Amino acid sequence: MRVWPRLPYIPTACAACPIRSVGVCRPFAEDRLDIVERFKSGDRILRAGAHLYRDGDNCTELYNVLDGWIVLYRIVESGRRQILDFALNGRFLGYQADLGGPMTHSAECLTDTSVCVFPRRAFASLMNEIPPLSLRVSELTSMELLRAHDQLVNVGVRPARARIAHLLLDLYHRLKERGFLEDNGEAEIPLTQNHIADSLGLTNVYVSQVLKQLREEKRLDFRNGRLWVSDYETLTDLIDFDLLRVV
Amino acid sequence: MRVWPRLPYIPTACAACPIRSVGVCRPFAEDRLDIVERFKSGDRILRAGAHLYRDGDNCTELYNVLDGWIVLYRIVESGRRQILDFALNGRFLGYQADLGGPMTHSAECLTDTSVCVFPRRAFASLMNEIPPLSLRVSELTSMELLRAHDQLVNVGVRPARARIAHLLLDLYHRLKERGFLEDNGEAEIPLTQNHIADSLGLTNVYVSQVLKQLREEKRLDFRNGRLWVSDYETLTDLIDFDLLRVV
DNA sequence: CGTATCATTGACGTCGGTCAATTCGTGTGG
DNA sequence: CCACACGAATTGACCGACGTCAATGATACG
Repeated sequence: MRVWPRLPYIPTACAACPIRSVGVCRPFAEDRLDIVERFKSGDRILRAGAHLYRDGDNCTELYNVLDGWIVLYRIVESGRRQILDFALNGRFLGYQADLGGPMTHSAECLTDTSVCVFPRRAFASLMNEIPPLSLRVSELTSMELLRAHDQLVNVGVRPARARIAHLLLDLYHRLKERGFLEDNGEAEIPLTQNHIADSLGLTNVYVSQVLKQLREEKRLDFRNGRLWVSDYETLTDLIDFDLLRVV
Repeated sequence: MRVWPRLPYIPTACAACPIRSVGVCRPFAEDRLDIVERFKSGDRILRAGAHLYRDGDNCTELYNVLDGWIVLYRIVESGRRQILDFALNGRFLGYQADLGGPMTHSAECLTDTSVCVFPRRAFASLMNEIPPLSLRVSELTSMELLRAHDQLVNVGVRPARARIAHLLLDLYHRLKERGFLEDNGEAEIPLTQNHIADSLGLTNVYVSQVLKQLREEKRLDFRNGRLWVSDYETLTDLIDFDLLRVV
């Protein structure tokens, strides 16, 4: 497992939480944060390669991603893996309709990662006590649904080139929105070609070939976990529509 | 457009609502249904082929599907269509994170359909007034998310045969759960082979060939909108895992 | 160094797409 | 009742995007 150099965010108090304005806690006003601080179980740092939870687990927690990359995936009996999404900071992980039931996918850290942990059992009642929180959860969930639909469209109807371009540009855009681009405009994306393949229903071999094409055409250059993008305008023929609706 | 013979459900009062126990209104006790009745805009019957809303619309309503089949899809610039899901009775349609924003997919009736209509603008505040309603919405949304993930896995990692078998068995199972199977155990499924193809990222031609195979092997027989299924046990090698988590 | 992971490259094979013709089924109108 | 239209399904010939297999490099780590 390659180790990515960036150090994870060090957890602090809710008042200084870096994702308060974008995460599930947005409904809590400054002077109501004590509710959250009493409720939360604490913060945690995980190393790259660690799992937050696995498909089938009876997970007892919920997670706010403070920093790091997490891959959500499922493995079918044939052994093939389908990556469902890549979670970045601000994502609320582990919520599902049946809070008592087993997880329906796995979540593995791609980088060192820090999360804020909520206890799972009490969460439904907290939602009932604090209506804006439920509202926020349903907002976030439907944003995830939108992302899932985007991915489904990508995998379902687009040829390999466009799929790859879409995935990379989506990630690029999300990092840009967060101000995570580097000074030279490149993006650090800690994925292997295998991740791209498993995300898009392709093979690593073919991904390698397509990436080489795109590189030679000077449109995208993804290598060693860094993405260089020529220009949105130049890429409009690659990506046949407007992606990038949810960050 | 082929017209499907079944007559749509005729709307009645909330107390007699056929989907109360499974839909978004589940949190409302018998004696609180007046809240919903004051809130709802009314019921509506749509003919097969009609659209509930289209991608990009600034829709002003939300819909509870009382009866009928509705296909949710998106069309990309290349002209190809990706079907996201088939909605049956009980489904709550139109909710998304940005209730003021444009719809992110289209919804077209496959059969004559009846829906219960909510006004869109006031819905967020109703959710805030009635915490269990928000909770219910987030439950339903995450069930949709689970379905989207299932579909993504299906399209991403399975060969055509298994995709088709999965889709049909999923539909079969959903109808069975609802008690919609016919006396002989067959299921009425108002899809064309084109729908199947657009749902799975295949072509109608290839779907036709695979259906023929399955028919000759006496495992599935889907023809003229009716599905006959040999037996779950016999099909376990077709469907390489446990589907059927959300109805 | 030896090992492991990741990426690259080439030869070859196939699953599923494209194109086009034909058939089938059903509803419609004379 | 037949002729026709139209969408849906079927079939066959052909093809290409993408997968499989296998060998080789590159890079990092203990």
